[in-house]
Amino acid sequence: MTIGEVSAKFGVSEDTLRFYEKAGLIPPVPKVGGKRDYGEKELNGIEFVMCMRGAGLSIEVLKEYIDLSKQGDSTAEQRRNLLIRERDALKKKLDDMNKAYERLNYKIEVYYPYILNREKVLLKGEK
Amino acid sequence: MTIGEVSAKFGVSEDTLRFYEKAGLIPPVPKVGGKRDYGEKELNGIEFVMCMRGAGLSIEVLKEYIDLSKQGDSTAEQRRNLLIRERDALKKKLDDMNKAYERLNYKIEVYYPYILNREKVLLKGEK
DNA sequence: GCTTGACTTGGAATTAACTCCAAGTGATAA
DNA sequence: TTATCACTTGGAGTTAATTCCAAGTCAAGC
Repeated sequence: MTIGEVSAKFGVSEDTLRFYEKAGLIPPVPKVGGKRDYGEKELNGIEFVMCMRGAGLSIEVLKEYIDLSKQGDSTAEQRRNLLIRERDALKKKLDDMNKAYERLNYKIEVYYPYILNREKVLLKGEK
Repeated sequence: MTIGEVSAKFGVSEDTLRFYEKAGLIPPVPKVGGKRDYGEKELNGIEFVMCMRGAGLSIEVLKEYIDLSKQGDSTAEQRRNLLIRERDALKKKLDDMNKAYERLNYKIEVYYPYILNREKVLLKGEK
């Protein structure tokens, strides 16, 4: 799979894919005729990275996790602890975002309908 | 209330509070003897801004919303539409983040316990 | 009146995460 | 074999959101 195809598949720029590779978030992609040729392993890696980036995990943390993975089973507990930290931070963010979401919904569904209706009534000259 | 107290109350730096004010996210805070003196109106504004910033709304969007608010009821519908856009984007992000959250949880609760247990068994020399 | 220390200002510097660029290479089509 | 065109590289530039800084001001305690 070429970088262009991967870019389209995941909705991420080619520059970003090369950037992730250089940063060590994806193992070096094998080249065929000087061009990157993404295989299943690479695609799985990218999918994981994209998912975690979408959740707000930093590149630095992902790099740390991937470096530990490369060192084999002996780092499993360290990796698990890292994931626990990130999960807990994510949970907090989710809670905050849910609060904001509810608040936006209230404004959209209750506050503004009230304001807009009041306006309409006023325009019609009703009491 | 002084800027130091507000900073402590909301867990945000004084620099950021002045930055938000300069950016127009908070109405100009009245000064007493040259120092900012935050009242209820300002605190409410800050609370709203902090909540929305925590949900990922950009300063630019918040500024747009606040500028519309200043123009009075005639912009109510525009403001509602803006909030709908932001809410929908937020919803999408929440869905993505929930997926990542579940994935982290699986690794923490299922995958790593399996790996770690296997390790223990191997160390004990058991089958 | 003097010192202390928190506060003020405008503007420069930092940070993370891309995003863009110029110059060069390799494979395919005419 | 020459043109095309997607691809390559390392490095510079951009963006949003702070964060830091230097120089100056003000109020309170001694």
